[in-house]
Amino acid sequence: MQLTVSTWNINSVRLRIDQVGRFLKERRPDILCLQETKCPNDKLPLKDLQAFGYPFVVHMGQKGYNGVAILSRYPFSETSVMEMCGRQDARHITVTLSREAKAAAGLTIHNFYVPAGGDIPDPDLNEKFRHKLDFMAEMRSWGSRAKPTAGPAILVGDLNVAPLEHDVWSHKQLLDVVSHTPVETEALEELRQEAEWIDAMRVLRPEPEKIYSWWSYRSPDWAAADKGRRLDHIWLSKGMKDTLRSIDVTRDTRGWERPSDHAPVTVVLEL
DNA sequence: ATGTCGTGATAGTCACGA
Repeated sequence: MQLTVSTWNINSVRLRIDQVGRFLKERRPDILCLQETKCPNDKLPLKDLQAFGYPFVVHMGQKGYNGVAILSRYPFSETSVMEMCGRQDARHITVTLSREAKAAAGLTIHNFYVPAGGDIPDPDLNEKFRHKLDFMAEMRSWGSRAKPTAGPAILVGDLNVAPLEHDVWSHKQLLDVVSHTPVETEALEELRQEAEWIDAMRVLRPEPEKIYSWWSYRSPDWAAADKGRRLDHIWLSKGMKDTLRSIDVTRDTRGWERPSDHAPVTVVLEL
C-alpha cells in the first residue's frame, strides 16, 4: 500500500479551515499533521475536519499560541503528548496507527512545533532563543533515551531550523539570522543523527537544489523574490528508507488568498 | 529590509509572538 503523509504549519486552523479542506481535496494525503492551530481543544473545527474525510483527529491545543493536530483516514491505537521543557505549551503530539491501517499498522508519527526562537540568536540575551536550544537538546536526549526509531516511525513538523546551506535563499546572509545560525543547524543535525533519522527531502532532492517551505509575510513579492527557508521537515526512521517514493512542497498554497506563511510538505511511502 | 500577519484583551487600538 501507499501511505501519503503531509505536514503544514497552518497559522490558525479556524481562520484557514477552508484552505485545509482545499488542500486535502487536491493532495489527498492519508494523514495531515498541523502546527500552529492556535485554538483550544474545544474550539477545534472537528466536524469540518472529519467531513473532509478524516474521521480520526487528535489535537493538543491552547488559546492563542502553538497547537498541534493529526488528521487521519486510519484509526490510532495510541496517542500521547510530551511536555517539552516542562511546559504545557502544545508543541508535540504523537500517534501510532492501529492494525486497521494494514501495512501501516504500528507506524508511529511524531508531530513537533519547535519554538521559533525570537530575533536575537544569543541564549543569554534572549530567553526565547534559549528555550529553542533547550527544546532541541531535549529532542536529542529523547532520541537517545526513548529510541523512537527502533520501529517504523516518522517525525514531522515545523522545526523552525533550515539546517543546510541550500535550505535558505542566502547562506551567507542568514548565518546570523535565527533559524540558520550554526548553533541551531548543528543542534538539529546532531539530534537527527542521534536517533538516525533520515531527512526524506534531501534523500530524493540532494543539495545544491534550493528547497523552501516558508516565505515571510513581510516580503511583498514573495514568489518573485523567493527568499525562502526550509523550516518544515519529514524524517523517517532508518528502516523506512527503502519505502520512500516521493516528496514535495505544495508551493501553490502560499499564493492563495490570506495564506499561511508555510507551505505543506508531503511524502509518499510504499509500505 | 522593522515590513506583515493572527490572536486576545479591549472598545479603536495595542501587545505579543512569529
